[in-house]
Parts: sequence; structure tokens; C-alpha cells
Amino acid sequence: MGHSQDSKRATHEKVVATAARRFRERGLGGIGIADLMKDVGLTVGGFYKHFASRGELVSQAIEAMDNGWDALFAAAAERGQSKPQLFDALVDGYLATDHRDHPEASGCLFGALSTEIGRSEDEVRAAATGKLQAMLGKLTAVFDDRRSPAARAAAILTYSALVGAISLARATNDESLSQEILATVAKSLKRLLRPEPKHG
Amino acid sequence: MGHSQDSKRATHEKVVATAARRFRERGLGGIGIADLMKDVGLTVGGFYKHFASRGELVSQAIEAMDNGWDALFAAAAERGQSKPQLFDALVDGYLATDHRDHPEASGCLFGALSTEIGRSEDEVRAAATGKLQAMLGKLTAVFDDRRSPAARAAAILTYSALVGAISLARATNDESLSQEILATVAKSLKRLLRPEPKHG
DNA sequence: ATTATCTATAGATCTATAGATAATGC
DNA sequence: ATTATCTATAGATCTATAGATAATGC
Repeated sequence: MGHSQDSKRATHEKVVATAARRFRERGLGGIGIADLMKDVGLTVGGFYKHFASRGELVSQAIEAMDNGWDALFAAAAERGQSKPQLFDALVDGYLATDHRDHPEASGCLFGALSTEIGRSEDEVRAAATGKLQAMLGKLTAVFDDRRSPAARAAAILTYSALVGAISLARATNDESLSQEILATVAKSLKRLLRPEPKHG
Repeated sequence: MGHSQDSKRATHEKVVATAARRFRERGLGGIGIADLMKDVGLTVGGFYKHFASRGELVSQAIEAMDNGWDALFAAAAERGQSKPQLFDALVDGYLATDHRDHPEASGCLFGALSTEIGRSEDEVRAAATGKLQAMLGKLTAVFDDRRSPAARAAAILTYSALVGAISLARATNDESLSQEILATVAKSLKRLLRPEPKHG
């Protein structure tokens, strides 16, 4: 039994990370506190030394959800990819069958949880707002370094279409319809919204 | 206490209609069977004479959810509206603040429930698939009577963007961001995807 | 002395069923 | 006789807390 400040911090992070996985996999109400602590290798009693309430855990888990875009941005920077190439990578990665089937593994929090977040308490929606603004900011930069209104609009439409498409692709049990949605939205976004290569 | 076949049918429909409202308002797990029956004016014990399980109720409630598009199509036909006008009415109606704030009142089932449906049992996702195909079919006809591949693609992109936009607009607690999403996606869809008026 | 974690449980759910009651419908 | 609805409850959750235990950290 570890009880140090360091081990407490490690426990806290492990609980949040496990919750971030499980919530995306099963929904915000899909795992109870006892089962979650068990997954981490602990028991239920210690939970409230870490969180004032279940809602606080949900908020922190949302803040900890990484949709994998940072990795794509970093890879693009490293490889010297152009904006259009990065845009394609973002769209294709988001609308991949692998992302559809594994929301828990660095899957987008809105694709996995948007409708439940919409009905959650203010604290949770505030955490989601931070993530949403961050994601729109990154995406806006893909369209235009100067972040013009047109770039912002393109980012908002792109992100809405991505979130809607993966949500619908998961909501149907018809595999061919699901694939049609993913492929069609990827192709259409690339045709209509792919940014122009830089001049010079 | 009514016990006739007719009154049973009326009860059944009332339970399904009430569930369709409550599920969109509070989520698929947001109301229990006892509370639902109470809302209808009955008690919990009769529920299982109507449904084999809770899941069966969820499926039937999804089938009963009407997103109000039929009314818009009928109004367009009556008023002799053109395809572009109907498209604008569909987009603006969907992305209206009123729709965002009242999912229970003829609100779109995917905008309200998509991420929860995606984690539901097959029976529920099958019911959702029927609604999705029907909606895509209607929307495709707005782009092209002959239902070309391009029209189908436009319908899928439009619907994905609508569902994503309203889901995100509800997920944030930042009113100005929420309004920005609704207005931006409406404007962008109309600019990029509004169908051409018929020639002749 | 403090506290991170443990075991155990109170109290509030929720789904589903059992058995009683009172109406329908042959 | 059948059955739609009722009251009541079994059994399985789930959140949160109480009190014990064993480690940290002054």
C-alpha cells in the first residue's frame, strides 16, 4: 500500500486516464466508481480523497481526453508536410474505421460523447468547451496562419461534419451505410474544403 | 381503469410517445420505467404487458421520433417552394436556437442521442438505421430528383454537418461559441451545398 | 499526527416479476 | 376465462460515507 504524495498523484492520474478510456468506450454513465477503481487496482473507498464528486471526475477525464491530433500536427511538422497534406491526414485519420471502432483509444471526445455532454452539468460542459475551442483553434490554423474569419468558418464546418459523420457511422448497425458515411464525408470535405498550398 | 384492446393500444402509443420525448430530453437512460409510466398516468406494473424489455421500448421510441422534416416538406409542396428554398428552410430550421434548446419537441433523434445510440444494443441501432436511411433519402431528393451519387453525397455531408453542429452547440456552455457554430454551419452549408434552381 | 487506502454499508436508485383486482369479451 | 392495470417487492445496481488500518512525514 503506497501512501506518499507522489503515489497519490500517480493514483489520481491513473484514475483519470482510466476514466477517460472507459467513458469514451461505454458512455459517461457506463462505468461506476467501484468498477473504475477496481480497474485501476484499488478499491472504492479511496475515491473521494481524490474527487469531491463523480462530476469532478467526469470533468477531469474530459480534460484528459486527447484525440490524437497533436500527434498528427507534430508528425506533419517533422516531415515538412504541407497544409493540404495535413488537412487530408486529419480528415482521413478521423474518419477511419479504426477510429470508429475504438473510441476509447485516443478517440475524439465529441464523436464519442457529444450528446451526453450536452445534457451534463455546467462544470462538465465548461471542460468540454475548453477542449472544443482548442481543437477549433488548431484546425483554423490548418486553413490559414492568420486565422481569418473564413479559416475559422472552414474549421467549424469541417469539425461539425467530422463529429456528425463518426456519430452517425457508429449509430447504424448497417456496415455498408456506415462505410458510405465515412468515405463520402472524407471525400466531400477534401473536395470542398482542402486548403490551397502556400504560394512560395 | 380501462382494459379494452382499444385502450391498451392508446396506452401503448402514449407510453412510446412520452418515452420519445423524455429520451431526447434526458438521454436514453435518463428516465426509468416507473417514472415514465407515472408521466403517462399509470403505474410500473403494467409496463411488461406492453414491452418485452426496456430495450424494446427504446427501439419503438426511436421509431416514433419525428424530426419535423415531413412538416417542412409538406409546407414546401403546398407553398410551391423551390428546392433551394426548401434546402434553406431545412438547414435554418435544424440549426435554430429553438431546436438546440428543445430536443424533446420534434427534435432530431441523432442530434439528441447519436452517441448513446452508437453504444446501444443491435435492436436499437437497427431502428436508428431505418430512421437514418429515411432521412437521407428525403434529403437526397432535395438535391436531385433522380437521386444521383452527387445528390446522395451532398445529403450525407449536409446531414453529418447538421448533426455535428447541433451536438457541439449543445455540448458547450459558452453561448457565443454555441451561436457561432449554428450560424457558421448554416451559412457555410448554404454557400457550398444549396442546390441550383430547376431550369424551366 | 496525518492521510491514502481498505472493508463495509446506508440509502437511493432501477429493471423485472409476483400476485391481486377489476374490467373486457367470448 | 382472459387480461390490463394495480400494489408490492426481490435483486441488482450505484453514489457517497463511516470507521479501521498502515504508511508517510513532521
